[in-house]
Amino acid sequence: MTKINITLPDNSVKQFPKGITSLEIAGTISEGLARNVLAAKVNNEVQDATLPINTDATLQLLTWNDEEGKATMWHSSAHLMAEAIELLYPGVKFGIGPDIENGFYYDIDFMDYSISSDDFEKIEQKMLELAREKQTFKRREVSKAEALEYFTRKNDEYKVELINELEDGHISFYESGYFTDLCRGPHLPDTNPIKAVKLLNIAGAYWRGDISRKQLTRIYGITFPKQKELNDYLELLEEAKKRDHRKLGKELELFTFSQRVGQGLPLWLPKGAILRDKLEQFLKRVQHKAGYEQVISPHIGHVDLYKTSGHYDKYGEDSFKPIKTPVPDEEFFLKPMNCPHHCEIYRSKPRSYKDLPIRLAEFGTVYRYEQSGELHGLTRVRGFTQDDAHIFCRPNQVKDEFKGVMDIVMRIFKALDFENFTVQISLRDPENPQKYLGTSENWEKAEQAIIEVAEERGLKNTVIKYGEAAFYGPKMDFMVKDALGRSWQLGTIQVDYNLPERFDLEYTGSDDEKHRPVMIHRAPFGSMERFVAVLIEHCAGRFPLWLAPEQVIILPISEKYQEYAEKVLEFLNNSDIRAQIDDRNEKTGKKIRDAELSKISYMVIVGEKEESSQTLSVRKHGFGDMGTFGIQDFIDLLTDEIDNAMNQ
RNA sequence: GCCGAUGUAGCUCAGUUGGUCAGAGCAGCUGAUUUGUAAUCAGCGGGUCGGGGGUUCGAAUCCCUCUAUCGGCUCCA
Repeated sequence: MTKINITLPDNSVKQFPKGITSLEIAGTISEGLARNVLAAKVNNEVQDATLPINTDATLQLLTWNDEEGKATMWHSSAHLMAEAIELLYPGVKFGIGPDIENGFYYDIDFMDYSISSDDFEKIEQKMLELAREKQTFKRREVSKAEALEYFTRKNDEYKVELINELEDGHISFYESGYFTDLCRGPHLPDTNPIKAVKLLNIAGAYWRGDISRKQLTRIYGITFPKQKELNDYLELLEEAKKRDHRKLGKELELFTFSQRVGQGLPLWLPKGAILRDKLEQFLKRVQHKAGYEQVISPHIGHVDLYKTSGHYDKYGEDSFKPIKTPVPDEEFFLKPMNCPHHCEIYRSKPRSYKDLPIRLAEFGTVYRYEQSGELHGLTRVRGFTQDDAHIFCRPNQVKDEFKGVMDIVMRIFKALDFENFTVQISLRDPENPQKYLGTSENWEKAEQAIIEVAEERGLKNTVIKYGEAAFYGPKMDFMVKDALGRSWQLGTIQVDYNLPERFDLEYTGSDDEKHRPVMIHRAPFGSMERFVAVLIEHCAGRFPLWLAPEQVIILPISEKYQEYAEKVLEFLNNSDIRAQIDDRNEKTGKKIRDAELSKISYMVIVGEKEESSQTLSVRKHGFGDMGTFGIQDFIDLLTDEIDNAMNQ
């Protein structure tokens, strides 16, 4: 019998007969391992554990502890769900059903069945029932003709469409139980590991992501090898919901919406306004040091301004409609971007190469008519304020300026403890050049600049996405996830050779000739609204002291100590500490409870003891009693905490 | 915009199959209490049951429509 050499992850080499499967190898190591094997990585490629190995190979057995093992299980779970659904709703048609970061989904055309989340339990039960049958996943290579025939007979035009795009000779089917699916795999040996099933939500999803095609029903679900893990996961989801900025924003009185004001138009409440104001002050200071100048521009602009910039052609139809004036045919737009205004500021006087770079910054409020279904708390709104700036520079300054902006973004993320972000380099969609403005040459220059800077800075967690660029230039976007794992773009840096051309921007070079500056659009926070939303979720409403709307609350034991409380308040206020007195006729325990629930950073309790010794009893939110402090010592403690956070 | 779900006092939620179903807790107001590290007690006020239309003797409850919110899709200058 021919032997093959299998190299295991610990670099040990073992001999096995040719044709042995990964699962059988697992069995030779331990029975427990064999039970837990979900898939195998053979020569670095994930495949079915039941596939024979015919050559010398490296082998890694994948279990629930491996990302790829989980992915395999979830992909198989999608098949299991499809099988259950096919049995419960005969005649439905299937689109695609992949595994995703947390679980899986399947897009299904339910034909005439009407289905809602009320049906989940029935499907879950069926899935568990089928899983217990230990149905094996059998892979079968099929010819294109055979594949087409099978799904044509089944009347599933979605699968037929997919198969038509595949190359003959590279098509496989997987059979499990009563269900056969077109699938590349890999899959579990059998359905046995799927012990806990939860369908999570249901939604419409356009076939192939194309709005002009039929909307299928997408069902999301997740499975686990143990019921307890499912319970833990669901608990985690519940915890995450508590951090939702929409919930905390209401509870902590940071912002609100009003149907009467309008959808997607946030109202910042006093406490939220403090938070936002502190962030703006912080960034203004950072930018001032980095050579930025603040400018201010109006909220509307003449329609010609946006025709010049290209925004009118690109978004005119999908924006708020123009504002009319008493003058016939005169129209103004609510500004969707600050850049056209800033271009005009640049044009306000002749510029010399010695002036560049010019960095114009503005907290500019813009208005965009986002689709109603897109609006989402503070993360997606119709009126928002960008921490915008436009850098006008010479071509040879682009990279240094870009790096300077990256430093500001990093500085901010660090100050706020944002560690888990990804950097997305957003380039043109090579298939759709007509979506973009400007020459291919300029685009290449701009894209090249960003890619080079990213390389030179050695950024980790960088991904390149084609088709994600703005219509006038490529971007570097800083993406952060919210409490529920949804990814949002915060900071953005964009290199733009196009607008300077459209606005005919120039500077006089040392050669006394006219030259075209390059523009960098940038917003480290992105928008104040979205940034605050993510910040709220990031710290679960427990803001760092320098941002906390309420830093201190003074709790007099009874009204006898009101006078002393007021004296303490005056000291704190004089040191720029945001403090208030809780002079309600309540017991101290109640005042403490309320202060804790409001997530106020520090509680200061004053009574007989404190007044006579001119001290304070300090309690820290989420920590508890910190003991007695002199008034000045307490102020020093807070100002140190604030200074350290802002200067780190 | 599309698919699905939801919308009851300021907040969180009860309201069985349409028939005293307009409720509770918290918040608010009034009074008592003068309080020591996560809820003192008592009383009171507060809702066109998201808006509009319809079915019915009768609608918070059933139907239609609009609107907002939630979960996705699509979009995101």
